[in-house]
Formats: sequence, C-alpha cells, structure tokens
Amino acid sequence: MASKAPKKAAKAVVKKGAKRQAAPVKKSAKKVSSKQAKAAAKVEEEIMLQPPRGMRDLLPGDQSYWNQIRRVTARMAHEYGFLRIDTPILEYANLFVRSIGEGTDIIDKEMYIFSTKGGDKVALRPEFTAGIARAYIQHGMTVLPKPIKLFSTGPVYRYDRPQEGRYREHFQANYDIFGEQDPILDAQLIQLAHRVVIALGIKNVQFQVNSIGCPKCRADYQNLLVSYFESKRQKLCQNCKKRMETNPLRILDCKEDKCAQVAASAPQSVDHLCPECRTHFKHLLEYLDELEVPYVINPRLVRGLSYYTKTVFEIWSGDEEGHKFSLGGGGRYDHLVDELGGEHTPAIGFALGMDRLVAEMRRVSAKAYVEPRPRVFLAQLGDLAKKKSLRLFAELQKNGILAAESFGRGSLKSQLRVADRLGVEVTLIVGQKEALDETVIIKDMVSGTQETVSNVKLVNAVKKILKNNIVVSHE
RNA sequence: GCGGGUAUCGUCCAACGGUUAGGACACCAGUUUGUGGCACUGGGAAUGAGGGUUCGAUUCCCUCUACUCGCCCCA
Repeated sequence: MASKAPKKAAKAVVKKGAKRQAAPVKKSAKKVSSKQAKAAAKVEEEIMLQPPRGMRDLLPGDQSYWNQIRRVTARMAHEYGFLRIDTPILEYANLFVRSIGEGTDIIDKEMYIFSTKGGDKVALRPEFTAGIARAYIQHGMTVLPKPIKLFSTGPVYRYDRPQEGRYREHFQANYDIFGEQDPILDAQLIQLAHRVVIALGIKNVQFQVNSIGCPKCRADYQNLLVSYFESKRQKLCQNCKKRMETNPLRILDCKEDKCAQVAASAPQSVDHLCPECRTHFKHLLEYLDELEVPYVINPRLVRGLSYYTKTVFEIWSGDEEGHKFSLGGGGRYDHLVDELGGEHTPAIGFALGMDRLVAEMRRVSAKAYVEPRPRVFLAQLGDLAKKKSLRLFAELQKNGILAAESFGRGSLKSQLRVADRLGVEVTLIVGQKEALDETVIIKDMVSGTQETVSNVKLVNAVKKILKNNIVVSHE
C-alpha cells in the first residue's frame, strides 16, 4: 500500500478517466518525499484531462450516425454534381471580416482570432463559404464551365457559450454553387437539403424562406426599416438600439418580446423588392411548390451573415414539445466573389449542422450506418503459433475475410472469451502442434464443433462456413 | 456576456457531520496448466481544485474550475 501522501498526489493528477496516464506518476511518487510529490502533482494539475470548452470527442460509439451522415451528404453531393473541396481550417482573419461583415455577431464576438508567431492575424473558420470563395478566385475556377458546385465537410469554430446542440467546434456539410443566378439553382439546393435530411430518416422538417433583396433594393428597404424603428425606438431592447446603426435587419429576428411586437408590424422586405428580386423570389416559390418541399415564407428570417442577397433559407426540425431548432441554413450571395476581388459571380450555398443531424437522428432513432463486423476470430497458443498468426491474419484479410484477434493474450480460454463476446461465428485456433503441421483448427462457435484443416484449404473452408450461416444484418 | 442547476470508481447509483467511502454494470485475472457463453473467487478503480467551520467534512459555508440548462446568437 502506498503511503497516504503519495497516493493523494497521484489522485490529484488522476482526474476523470485518466487512470492509466496517472499510474506511472503514482509509482514514482512512492520513491520521492511527499513534498516533492505534491510539487509534481501541482505541475501535473495544469493538464486538464478534457478538451477545451465547447469541444468534444466523437467516440467510436458515436460514429455510426456520423458515418451515415458522411455517406449520405457525400453521395447526394455527387449525385447533384458537386465536387469535393477542402480548404484550410485557418484563414487570414480579414477574409472573414470582409465577407461575413462587421456588425455581425459571428465577427464581432464569436470568432477565434489570434496572431501567429510571424505576426499574421488568422482565424479559425466560423463557416465555409468565405474560404471556398477565396479558393474559387485564387485558382481561377471562373474559367471552368458554370455552374461550379463545390462540397465540403469539416469543423467550423465559434467562440460561443456552449449549450445543447451548440458547440464551439461543430461540423458542417457545406454546398456552394458558383456562377449561376437562375432561381432554379436556389430551388435545387433546397431540394438537395431536403433529400439529405429525408435520407437520414429525419422526416418532420420545414423550410423557412425569405428574400432580403439585392444591395439596391435592400438599401431602400433598410432606410424604410430604420425610420420605422426610429419611431418605435423606446420600445426596443438595448441590443436592438445598437443594431439600428450596425445591422438593422437583425432587429427583425430579435427574440425579445417587445422587439418582436414592434417587428411584427414592421415593413417586410418581400414587399419592397425591386422588380428583378421580386421575380427571382416568385420563381423560387413556384419551383418549391413544384418540388413539394415543405416550406413557409418567413418575412423575419434575415440570417447572421451580411453577404447574403435575395434568397435566404433555413431548415428546421421539430420535437414533441413543439420546440424547433435549425438543422442548417444558407442563401444566395451574388456579390461576395466580386467584393473579395474576383469577377462578378452570382452564387448560392448552404450548410447543414452535422452535430444537429446526429442529435435529430438519435431523437427519432434513425437508421445508422454500421461497419461490417468480423465474423472470424484468430486465436494463437505458443511462441511459434504466435509468430505465424501475424502472417495468417494478413492472409485472411487478403482473401476478404475480416478477422478479429487478441494476440496480446496468452491463454486460449481468455481468447475464446473475447471471441465469444465479439459474437464471431468461427474461431481459428493455431497452437504449437498446428503451427508445426501447417494446419489450423476451425471451431464453429455456434455448434461448438471443430475440425482441423491444412493451411492451404483454410480460406475456402472458412468461406464455406460463413456462406452457409445466415447473415445477421446489423440493422 | 447574463442568469439557474450539478460535480463520488470507466458508467449508473449509495453513504443522520464519525464507514477500511458501499453496490450494480463494465474491465482484468483465476477456478490445476490446449477450448467460449453460465456460475464462483479474487483484483484494479472515485469524493473536481483550493480555502473555511468542526475534535472530525463526501456531507455545512466560500472561491475557482468544469459540465449542464436557459437568455443572447447560431449549425
């Protein structure tokens, strides 16, 4: 038994789920004085055995839903003609500031921004589109036949207060289309989003759509809005009073009761669109009706990024209590590319929140993708067999037989226990005798019967047994 | 950034202010050494950190940290 002091020192280091890492410390602590141990523990305490706030591990047990989402989003991207693109997680900060815009919450308070050793101001991407638009311009994709459809998945970062369904690191599946202004693309993108969600087994969804116009008509509308809110200034919350100057459109979706009341009778952007924007929106709605996508027009939907023009939309999913939350959103951004220095390129894009899709799939017990499990276990006994088993393992794989093993274990008993727990149908046993004879024992785990076959016949024999067994599908 | 709640083995729970901090599940080993499931035996494994009150704190108080729920915002 360790004396009390070292044990305490070790304990301090241990923290949750860190037994193994802590064990060596415990051992060495025995040898040193308690004073030293305490000092060591103090240093060790600095190591937080948890990820930074708002970030989490996606454990093996979580992966089936993630795999399903990765597969479906990528398959659908392919079917709609999207090409995969991966851009850096880190970009120069001003790329985001310029595209997303000052006055937005994302830029003003939610961006991970810092300086490199070389003095560059960089930021973790808070969304995909800015980096993708940058790559589009930089690599001259403008010469490619239009439209150019690009697909990405990966983490994005927002320095936000975490809560249910909101993380500082979360994952998005992102779709962008460059070089086409026809509203049928808007509709097609919404259709894609709908089909992804449906394919994942999430059925109770609805789209919220709105048009916030182009820079021309929005400027007029914004003036109208400001003068309206100016007349009701007293009734607005502190935040919204500030928004009057910075981002008046956002007052429309303020959740404060008093603001919502004022906003309810505010002029709506859809009533003040220029002829071009009006036509665009009208056609979009016609296409959506044709598609039979569930949608409602939400005149107060404005979205938190300032580069949007014309169409904006979100996908919402409901739960039993009638509480709804957003699974994704997007919109058109016809002027982002030229604002960033490229030639004028109308574009539209949207992102799905993968973490939220997982949460929603869990809630509705949606089907998940399960990797094929090994149906064969390879057990070894004795030094010679142990050596041979590595080669045999590879041999099985080359012949399409996925095998599990527990080579580190000595006794046959414990290996069979593992085999049983894994639920394999066949265990291959190689002992000293078999290793010398170039044979393997094939044990049927269901009936318990076994036979010895020569190495050369092994693969076929195993395949035969597996073929005859009824394959249990894992949902 | 602002409120509320929570913090005990890997997980889920227990412990009138006094227990060697207990149990279940999981994990590891063994039940005569080359054969799984069941059973039995054994083992490792925790009071988030720091102060205070007290003879004595897992328990009461304070601070910090983390998590969590809501607001804000968003995916």
